[in-house]
This record gives sequence, structure tokens and C-alpha cells, in this order.
Amino acid sequence: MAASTLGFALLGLLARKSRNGYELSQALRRPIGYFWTASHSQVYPELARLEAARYITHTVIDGPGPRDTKRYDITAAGRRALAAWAGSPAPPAPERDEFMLKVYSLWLVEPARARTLIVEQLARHEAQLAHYEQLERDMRGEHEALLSDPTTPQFSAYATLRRGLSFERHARDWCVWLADELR
Amino acid sequence: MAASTLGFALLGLLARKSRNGYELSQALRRPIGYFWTASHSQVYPELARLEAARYITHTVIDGPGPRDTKRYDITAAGRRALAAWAGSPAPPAPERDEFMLKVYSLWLVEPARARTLIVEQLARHEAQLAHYEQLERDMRGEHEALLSDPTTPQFSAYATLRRGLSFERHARDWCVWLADELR
DNA sequence: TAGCACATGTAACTCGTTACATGATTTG
DNA sequence: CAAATCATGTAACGAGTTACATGTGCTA
Repeated sequence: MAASTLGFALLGLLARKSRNGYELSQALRRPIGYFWTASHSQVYPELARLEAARYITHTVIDGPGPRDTKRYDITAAGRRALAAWAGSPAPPAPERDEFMLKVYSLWLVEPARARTLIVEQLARHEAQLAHYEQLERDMRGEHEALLSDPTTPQFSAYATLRRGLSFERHARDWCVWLADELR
Repeated sequence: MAASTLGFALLGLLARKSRNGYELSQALRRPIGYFWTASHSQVYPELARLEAARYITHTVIDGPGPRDTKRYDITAAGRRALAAWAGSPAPPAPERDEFMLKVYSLWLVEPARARTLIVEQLARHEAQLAHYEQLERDMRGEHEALLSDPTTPQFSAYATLRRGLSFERHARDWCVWLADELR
């Protein structure tokens, strides 16, 4: 009766607040889904599976369009399953980074062109970093409060934000170094 | 006539030296495939596709077992296709990190247990970092030579190694910070 | 009034993993 | 002599993307 990774991503969102399928799909799209993404065509069938497993329930609250709007809530069993999953070790994830794969063959590309690619990538990392820094400013003042209690959703959200900030900074620095080597 | 990402991963390896399917599969397995992985059941059909596209050729050099051993070489067309792919912008990659997804729901886990998970993850990053540092030591003395010419495969290999080193260091530091917050 | 946001679903396809299948050579 | 390594392939399944399908209400 274990859910898929996508299922736990949905449960992780629903454990914070109730949402409908559309809102869940939005939350799992770039740039909002920071470490998991899914399209709506994957979300709706998964919600049906989670409901069959009794991890969530829905209440119809009639909306626009040809179908009803379904507002989903996590159940006590869903919360237990989510906590058990979060508290078990993550299987080692196979790395998959198409950009780095291109860098591995960058020696075949004319250096000035290669440098352009790296500078474009640098811009993407700087944009994402600026976005994360804005999120951090939005939390400012609450930091000490957030960190004082690791059993609040805000603690987890701040921990993942710190990770994003750190990742984008290191990626930016690496791009700067490589662009300089290709000058 | 464009190859898949896996196809370009294989071409990137074959552009450096000829290999058989078994050796290519080994190179794409952890911990050797640092930014792309694949199992042998995916590699063999892809090699057939690359050969149909005339990006590679093979010569039979009879080996053990019930089938012949096929040694693959990249063609001039394969090298051109690889260079064109490496020189074009990478599509923005959807982030997918199951460990970070767990951290997002870590507030539901008893803090002492949560801390154990983070310390285990820290150990994994430290092991990978030690591995990368060994690779760097193996290259020592050649650094200046490697960086002087960006059109050699060694330049690309060193650039990706620097990225791996930077990534593991930032991941380690983040784990140390979070484990400390959970003490 | 055209387009976008809201809202839910299905179908066809690709990519990737695990399991099935075979058999010679080397090492403990 | 048993197990691991070398070596190549197919089959079944699950996960994920793109396209198909429908229709309301709001805004430029």
C-alpha cells in the first residue's frame, strides 16, 4: 500500500494545507516545484490512487467548467505514511544532468561558442539565485523562530531553501570559473 | 536523425576511445557515470539505433559467451552530431531529488531520527567527495597543461570534476548545518 | 470577442528499470 | 567446482511527457 514518489510529493503538499488537483499541479511546475515536478496528467490519476489507499479524501465544491472541483484533504493514515517515508533513508539517486553531459563533450565545440553557452547557463543560475534570495528576504525576521522548532513545516521549508541557495551559488561560481578559462 | 540524450552520452564516451557495449554499460553505472546512468538493457538497443543512423560502426572481435564481441567506433558524422549537440543550449532540466523531497516533510519526523538521516546523507557526500579528491590528485601536475587547451577531452573531464568537487562540498556543508540545527 | 486562467480527465508515446535468457573464461 | 566477470540481447512493467478533449468565467 506504499505510494510512489509523486504520491509522497502530493502528500507533502497536502500535509500543509488542503488543495484541489489544479493547485497541486501548479505547485509541481517550474519554477515552483524545486525538487520534484509533474504535469497535471500525472497528478489526477495519482490522486485517485492515493484516495483508493485512503491517504486522502475529497469534498466536491462545484466550480467552473464541465466537471466538479475536488478539494483534497490528507487523512491520519496519509500523514502516518508520509512520516514513515520521510523518516526512511532515500535510495541513492542516479545523477542525471544533461548540461554536465554537454560539458563532458565541450572540447569538440569551438571555444568562443562554448564560452557563450556557459555564460547563458550562468545567467540562469543567477536568476534562480535571485528568486531564492527574494524568498529568503520574505522569511526574514522569522529565521530564529523557524529554526527553534524542527517539527513545523516552516523549518523544513527553510532547510530546503538554504539548500537551493547554496546549490545556485556554487553553480554560479563554477560557471564564472569555466567562462574565464574559455576566454 | 537526432539521437537521444543517452545516445549522446554513448557518443561522448566513444569520441574519446573505442569500446564494446559491455564497457560502455560499465562506464554508465554508479559511481562511474557521474551525470548520466543507464543499464545494459538500454545501452544495446541504443547502440543499434546509433549504428542505423551511421553515427557509429562496429567490428566483430570474437569473445567469450554465446555471442560475438562488438567493438564500436564513432564515425565522422557521429562526431559532427555530437559537437552540434554539445554546442546547443541544454533545455532547462526539471529538478528531481527524492532526498530533498523527504527533507520537505522532515518536520513530521521525530528530530533525533531526522538527525540520523541527515548524518547518513553527510557520510555519503563525504565518501563521494573523497573519491573526487582522489581523481583530482591523480591529475595533479597536469592541471596547467589541461587548462591551456580547451579542445582536449582532458579539459572537459577536468571541468566536470571541478563541478563534482564543488557540489559535494556544498552538500556536505549543508548537511553539517542541518544536523547541527537538529541536535 | 479573443485569449487566458481555472479545472479535470484520457490516450499515445518515450524513457528507464528489473527480470529473463545464454554461455565462455577466470579466480578462489 | 562454485562464483564472479565478461558479453550480448529481449520482455514486461512503471514513470513521465505531450497531445487530445471539454467548458466556464474574467479581463484586455
